[in-house]
Amino acid sequence: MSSKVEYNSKESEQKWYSYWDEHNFFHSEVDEREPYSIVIPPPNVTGVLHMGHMLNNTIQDVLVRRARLLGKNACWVPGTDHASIATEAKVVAKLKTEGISKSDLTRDQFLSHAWEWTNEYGGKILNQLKKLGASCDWQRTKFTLDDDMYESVIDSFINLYNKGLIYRGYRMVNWDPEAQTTLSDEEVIYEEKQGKLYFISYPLENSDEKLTIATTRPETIFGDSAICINPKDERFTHLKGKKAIVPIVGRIIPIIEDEYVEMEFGTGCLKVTPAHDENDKTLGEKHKLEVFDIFNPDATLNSFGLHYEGQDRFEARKNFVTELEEKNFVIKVEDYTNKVGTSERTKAVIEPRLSDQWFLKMKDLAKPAIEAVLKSDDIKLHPKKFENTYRNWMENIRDWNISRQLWWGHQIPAYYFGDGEDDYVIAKTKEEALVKAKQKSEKSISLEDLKQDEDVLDTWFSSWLWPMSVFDGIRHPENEEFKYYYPTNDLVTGPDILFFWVARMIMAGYEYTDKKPFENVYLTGLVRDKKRQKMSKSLGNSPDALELIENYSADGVRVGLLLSNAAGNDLLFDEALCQQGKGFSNKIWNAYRLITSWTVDENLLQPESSKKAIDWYSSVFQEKLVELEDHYSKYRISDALMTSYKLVWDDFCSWFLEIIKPGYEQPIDKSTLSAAISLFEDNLKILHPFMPFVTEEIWHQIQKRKPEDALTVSKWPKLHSFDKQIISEFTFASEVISGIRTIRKEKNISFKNKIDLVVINNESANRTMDSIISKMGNIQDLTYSDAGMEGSLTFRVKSNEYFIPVDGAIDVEAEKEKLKEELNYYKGFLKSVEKKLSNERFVSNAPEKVVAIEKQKKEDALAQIETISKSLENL
RNA sequence: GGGUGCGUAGCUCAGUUGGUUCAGAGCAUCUGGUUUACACCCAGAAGGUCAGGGGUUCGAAUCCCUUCGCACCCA
Repeated sequence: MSSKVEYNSKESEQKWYSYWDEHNFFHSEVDEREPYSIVIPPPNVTGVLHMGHMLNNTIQDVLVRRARLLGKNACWVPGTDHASIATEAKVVAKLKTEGISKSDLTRDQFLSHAWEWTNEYGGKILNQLKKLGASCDWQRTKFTLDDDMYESVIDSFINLYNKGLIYRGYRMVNWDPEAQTTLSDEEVIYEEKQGKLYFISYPLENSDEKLTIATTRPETIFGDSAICINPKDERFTHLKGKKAIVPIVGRIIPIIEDEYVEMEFGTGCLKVTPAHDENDKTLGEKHKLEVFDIFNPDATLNSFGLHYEGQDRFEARKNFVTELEEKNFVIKVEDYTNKVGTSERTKAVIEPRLSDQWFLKMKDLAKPAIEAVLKSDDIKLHPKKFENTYRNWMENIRDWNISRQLWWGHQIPAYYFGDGEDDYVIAKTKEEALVKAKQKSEKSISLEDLKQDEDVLDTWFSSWLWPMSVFDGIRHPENEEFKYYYPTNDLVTGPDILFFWVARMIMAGYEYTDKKPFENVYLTGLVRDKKRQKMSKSLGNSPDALELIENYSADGVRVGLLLSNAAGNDLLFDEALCQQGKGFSNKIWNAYRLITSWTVDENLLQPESSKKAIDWYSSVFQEKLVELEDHYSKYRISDALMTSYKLVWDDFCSWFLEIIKPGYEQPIDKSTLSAAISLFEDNLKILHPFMPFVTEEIWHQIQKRKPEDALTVSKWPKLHSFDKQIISEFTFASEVISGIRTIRKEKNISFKNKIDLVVINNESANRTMDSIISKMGNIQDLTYSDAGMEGSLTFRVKSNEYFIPVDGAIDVEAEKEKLKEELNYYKGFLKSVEKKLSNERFVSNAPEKVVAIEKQKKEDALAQIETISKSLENL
């Protein structure tokens, strides 16, 4: 035999991935078969594979490979997104190390650096996915900045603008001063931070009186335009209509009244800074206050900050407080914990800022998306529990700020031709814009007068089109591919981007096609370490994905990741699971080695035990196939894996192979071997989605096969009716064998010594499994009898009694003890059943079936008590 | 502050609309075993007042209330 003791994963992973690739098995074209399509959640183009990707793509691969085996036209579209902020930040950082500042570059110069970077690192992650075994259709690989994808995004912007869904607004946005761009609400992470609450005294105009306000951000005092009190607050009625003087600044500001002010919080006097707080802005508009924007884009103070101009906000806060203290404006300072918004990407503290931004109206877009997930069940979330989270967000949806003050991305197709608020047009090209601008302004304008919006669109504004745009469905909705592959079937992603991405894709899908973009959404858990911390590069707790594959093989890592991952539950990652996965592939490998090590004797008759074992395993396999079907239909991938794992390891290896295994260096009969191989091949098929490499390797070692007969494109085993009787007979027999083993262990009877077995068949059990009992129990003579035997060890399965005659003395007392214990158990059990049955309310209220079961239990218990008592007497 | 989910064996989790022989699995643990495919193995055992309390019911891990603890989402 050429097969090695240990399976060489590295060799076969490389070999089979190229083989599949070479024969184009993963490529899909429109044909008459039923399509099965998945679009990959596009990772960041310059990203590297991490645990989350591995989990999520393993699940997708399992689904796709199974669909392929089921004979569907499986199409898994891979690709990457441009990750505007993340990539731009990386490029800026890289340029910095070269002594280049972004502000020194033109847009085009910067973009060529960004493309250089993208071309260098781009797609790396896709190659890493190949190592994992991902069966993507690589010929369809997409990137959100590909020309066709770019055009789709621009077309969609124009389309939505023309529908009146996109508008320009002067709004309070989340400003990331480090990246110098706005962020959507979803990109802001609120963190609890220890801060201080400063109580500051404001003098009143023409009076010696003072009032006190409380603020966490004293540096915004430069932007104060009013003091607000609650009209119901009797402490301050005398302040009505008066004016206060802003400390240091000297600005005279009105004291206004509004019920918005909480009387209990702070001092009951609120300073109003409309440019730097959302609520203050609302107050400002209501009371027509002046707006003083005191910050530069990098969150340093501008000229409103007086002698603090140019200082960073936090530095200015410190210095300004010192000055206020020196000049006796500070009453007291308290410790205060508040939630501070920080940027998901740069971790910088978010600065609320007023600026012109593009917004997408969400309310109407949300309607069909709510309907589809929560009412019609057109789209199903797995697990279902995420529906509540989804509802919560969708029903309180706010308009989406889609502009980003960045260069890397899809530049907004707005062209300005003047300084007025409304002096712009939306157009696909500058030339088109010129025509529109002339019309709108009714003036003569030249191309040079037009200036395109500097900003790009939020990355999610391109990925929300992904299931459509990868099939060119935005630009050419009538194309064959789009009509065939869309709607896609399943989407697999993490719950952390349920709103960022999933919900928005659903909205886009209905808006553009009136159809769902996918039918099922499988939300995986987040991968955490053993301490329940989320795995991330910054924490340094994430193992290197490729190193894991190196150590445990791709199959091992896939199995390891799936093993303990119920849908939606976080996965506590432990390398030991990969070890378990590797162990499993080794087990399969050795089962293969065993089978192929046997030599056939053509004249040998098939032993009865082998025949029974084949019948039994064929039935068990069918039973498990039904179970698998059920697990898959509910997206319980880890359960499907566990079912397969136990079927192959326990039923096939530990039972079936042990039963049919010929004696040492003995040959096997032909029909048993060929049945064993065929059953083994069925095993390989159901294992293939989980462990594509080792199964394909063995598949080809079993016999030489043509490319079109490769496992990856073979057929999933067919469901057919099966013999349930034989399964329960086998289960009974296995309990008998287990009883024999227990006796052997207790009494130190080596397995090599043959023993006799005598049965009192009180159960009238079928004797068809006797050959298996004899073989697995290493029984010399198996005989039936009506009476017990003296000088025997005994055990019982249901009410059947088994005797193993042994030489020498039997510890009668110990045997008695054992029987008494059993007797007590059944007596107690009988008592509880009788109690139930004597309860009239139970008998009259419980369903007939349940009562019948209880009666049956009583009968069984009585029978047990009788046989045990008899045995006791015999002793 | 508002919302959602969770708490079952040492660990990670199943447990379908309340009802079959005193709650299951995998891993870990313990005991025994190896010249016979695999010690990445085989056979077996132990381990749980289903977070605490109360209620509904003939019957509750499952439904309701409440307390405690944890996680996530939103503001």
